[in-house]
Amino acid sequence: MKIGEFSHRSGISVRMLRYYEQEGLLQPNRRESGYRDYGEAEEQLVRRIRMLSTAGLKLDTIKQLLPCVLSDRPDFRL
DNA sequence: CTTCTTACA
DNA sequence: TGTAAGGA
Repeated sequence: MKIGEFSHRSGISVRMLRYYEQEGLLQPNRRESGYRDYGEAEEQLVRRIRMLSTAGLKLDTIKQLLPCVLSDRPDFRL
């Protein structure tokens, strides 16, 4: 789906969606048109990013601990 | 009209 | 984070 619909369903502004990508938190595929293409992967990932963000964590911090929160089951094998 | 990027408030 | 500009 395009960024507009994804923004609506995720509740995150288009601005922030592009910013998240800029920060390396999201890597949506690009279409030949150059448009970002969002799917299931981004769907779940954004939910976790949103939770951590709501928890008061800075984007920078979220970026760092994303690897241990990527799975649906917390991965504490650090 | 929607999206893209860069840049400014 | 929002909005403006210029182009596709």
